[in-house]
Amino acid sequence: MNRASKASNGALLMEYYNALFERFGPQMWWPARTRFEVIVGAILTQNTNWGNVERAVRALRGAGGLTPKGMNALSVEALAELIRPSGYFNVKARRLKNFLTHLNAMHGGSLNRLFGSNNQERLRTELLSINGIGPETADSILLYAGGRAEFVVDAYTRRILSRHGLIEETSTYGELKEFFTSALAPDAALFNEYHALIVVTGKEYCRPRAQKCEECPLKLFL
DNA sequence: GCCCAGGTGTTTC
DNA sequence: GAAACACATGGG
Repeated sequence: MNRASKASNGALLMEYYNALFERFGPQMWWPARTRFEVIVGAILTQNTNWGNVERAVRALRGAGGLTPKGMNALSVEALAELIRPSGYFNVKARRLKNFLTHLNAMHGGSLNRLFGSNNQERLRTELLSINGIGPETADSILLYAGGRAEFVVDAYTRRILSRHGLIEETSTYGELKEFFTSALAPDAALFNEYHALIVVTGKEYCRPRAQKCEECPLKLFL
């Protein structure tokens, strides 16, 4: 992609951002009390409605499972039972344990030590090496728990951009991310708000078979 | 009943 | 590689 289109993508993407921010205002993401709760939520929300994740998080809180030490104390079976409302509970219980096993082995169980690294690319690779943490979960953890400028791409991002003819429906995660990061300054606060605004917009106006483009704040760009 | 939800890993061509 | 499939609950 040449410099001119990068610059115009940047201008367009900031127009999108401004339109969404004007409509919805600041989203104050991630909806969680602690960094660990962000990580737990990022795993539990994989292909799952956020309301179901909240039930699971409440159950975990009641069982003292919302700290690394507290969750370490739970068996994978007990953990699965607590997070049942979030769906895929057996898979996700293993994924949470995979993260803890890594944290314990590599960082003495300390999130401060995990996030203490000043090598962001290495940190991302490290998260991706954990079974059950893919690109969206890794970027969500880096952005919303770690405050790093990693743009988060999700199903809504793909749907909205492809419906605007800006990317192919079949674009990879990396291509979608590149579309934003090659055109925008690497600003964690901007990336934080931008992804959150895309999610609220998608929920409201851009369902797979129920698009309401006429009411969408982005209709002016179609 | 059917559709949808803030994906990821494994298996199989 | 890229399809196809497994994983599962709860709201609309």
